[in-house]
Amino acid sequence: MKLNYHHLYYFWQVAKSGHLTRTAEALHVSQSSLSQQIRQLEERLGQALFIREGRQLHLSEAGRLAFDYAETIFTQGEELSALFAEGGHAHREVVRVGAVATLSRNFQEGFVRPLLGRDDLDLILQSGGMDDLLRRLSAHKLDVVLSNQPVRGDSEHPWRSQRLARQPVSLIASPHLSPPPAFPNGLSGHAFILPGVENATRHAFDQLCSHYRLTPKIAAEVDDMAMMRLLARDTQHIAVMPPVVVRDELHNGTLKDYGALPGVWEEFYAITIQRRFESPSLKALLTRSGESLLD
Amino acid sequence: MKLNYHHLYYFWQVAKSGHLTRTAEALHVSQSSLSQQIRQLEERLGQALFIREGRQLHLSEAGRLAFDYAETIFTQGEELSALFAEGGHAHREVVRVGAVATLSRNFQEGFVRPLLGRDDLDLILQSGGMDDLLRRLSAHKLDVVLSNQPVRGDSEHPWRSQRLARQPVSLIASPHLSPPPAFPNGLSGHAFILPGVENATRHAFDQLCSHYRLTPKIAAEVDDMAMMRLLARDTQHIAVMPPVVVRDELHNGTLKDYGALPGVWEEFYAITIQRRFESPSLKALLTRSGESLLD
DNA sequence: AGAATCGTTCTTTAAAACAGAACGATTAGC
DNA sequence: GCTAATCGTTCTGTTTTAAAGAACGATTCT
Repeated sequence: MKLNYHHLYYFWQVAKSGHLTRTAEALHVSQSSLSQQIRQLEERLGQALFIREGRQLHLSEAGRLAFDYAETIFTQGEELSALFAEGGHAHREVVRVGAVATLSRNFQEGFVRPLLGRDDLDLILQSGGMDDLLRRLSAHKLDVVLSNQPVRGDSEHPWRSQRLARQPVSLIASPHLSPPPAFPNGLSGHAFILPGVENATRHAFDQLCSHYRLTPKIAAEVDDMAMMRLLARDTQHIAVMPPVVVRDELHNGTLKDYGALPGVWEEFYAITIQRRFESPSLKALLTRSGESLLD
Repeated sequence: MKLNYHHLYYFWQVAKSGHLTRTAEALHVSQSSLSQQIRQLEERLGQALFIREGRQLHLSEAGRLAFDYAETIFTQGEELSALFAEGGHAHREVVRVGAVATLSRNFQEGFVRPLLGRDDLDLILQSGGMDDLLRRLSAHKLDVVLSNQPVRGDSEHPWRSQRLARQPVSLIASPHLSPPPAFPNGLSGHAFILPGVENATRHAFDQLCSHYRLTPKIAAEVDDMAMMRLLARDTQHIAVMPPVVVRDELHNGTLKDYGALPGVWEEFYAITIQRRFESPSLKALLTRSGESLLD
């Protein structure tokens, strides 16, 4: 007892216009044919989709429900159809990467780097909030989502979180600080720029402080790594962040790395949907060793 | 030249399993039938969906693309089918309302009030960010979105913004302020709690200040109306907000209304998608006069 | 009242989906 | 390295399904 999509299509078309005869003309079929197949759909679903009032058709509540589904179904179908209609040429390989907007740009770039040189594929790189990206992943609008924390999948959302790399987290600040900060002692008088509380790195940092019975002064909490970089550069506070984010500044002496924090890591995850046919290029990206992502 | 959804369905099933013979058995059709119809789909689309290597089928790049679309299409279809399969009973009317999370709760309640008493329909009330809500509206997961600003629709997103109501915006603060604030003169020494800059009300307020050459001191910028209410109650600053939000506090004397601001309005919009069949209950909601929403 | 419009139903005809057999290619077993 | 088994494709005839046309009933307009 499967759903007949052609019947549903006719129903959708009639529901859109509201008129059976006009729709029949537009579709180049007889009204009788339309009428019968819609009736078959109703029998299949066990409920009336239209309420017949005189010679008018009104959507029933069940019909409204079905119409909503039909709308997304056939909108997708038309999109697909259009895609193949325009591009008579062979389709190029596409890899669509979503990245949490707060993620290090350096890392994102490192991840997609192997694809940049290739002119036989299209790379689509989108950033956004976690919810948004996961939704797009579920809707197959993305192939992979990069995040700094794993996601637990369930039966409804069979997400797979795979750790790509992790890197140490350091105390980063102006090179002219005096006294120079050091961990765990030698932090007094300094204030911190920290990742936001929902960040896993922040959690590890708080635990470390708790272990040493430290209560650091907090100057700012920042989600965005690019933002953190700016603040580290333009204030006299100590930023807790991976050195890779400020690689350039460390190199030219604008900032200084005052040492890694033991046991604190910034981690990177690739979130994908388990599927039968992975893009070979994507698969290659995900099976690389983590080291090459961070240099 | 329309897309054949039955062909697409077969393709989807085969792509999922990767095996033609097994899929044929599972679907209770012959492998020859499957093979032929997939080939017809490929001819229709003008490209090979499978790469035949020996006696194995691998998805081509075009196939991967088509598979993504098929996935959403038939997932929706199965959902629809399941919905009708379980609920042999008649479907009840459903109205799904999305509201921008920062919107006044009183207003939201006023909007849906006519539906609350009715036990012949289900009311679904969701809140979220504007982007998120509009996406759900486009996907037909919502019937209407309530917002404090209109949205410009385009051909791709045929949104319709309809103003439901507008109400004056007042200076709200503790009743014990001295000197009592007044507009436009008599504001010195006071600080303000204002809506965020992307808010239309804030824009109007800024213009008003600019007109009177005022540069008010800003104590806080708050998006959420519920939050603003708390701040107004618990500080000595002046909040710029509609009195209706703090109706209770005004009534019991916790807060005082120091007068409406000329030409500044908080506006409420209902955003819908133009469609042939509106839910009659929703239609009734949208055609009410604005007054009844705010009392 | 009468003509036109619209949706439904019944019957016949055209189109499709389907199954089975033959075929070619690949894989696995001996 | 040969043989048997497996798998997908192609060709044939058969069955099922969709479609068209005519007759009908109901509603709307003039």
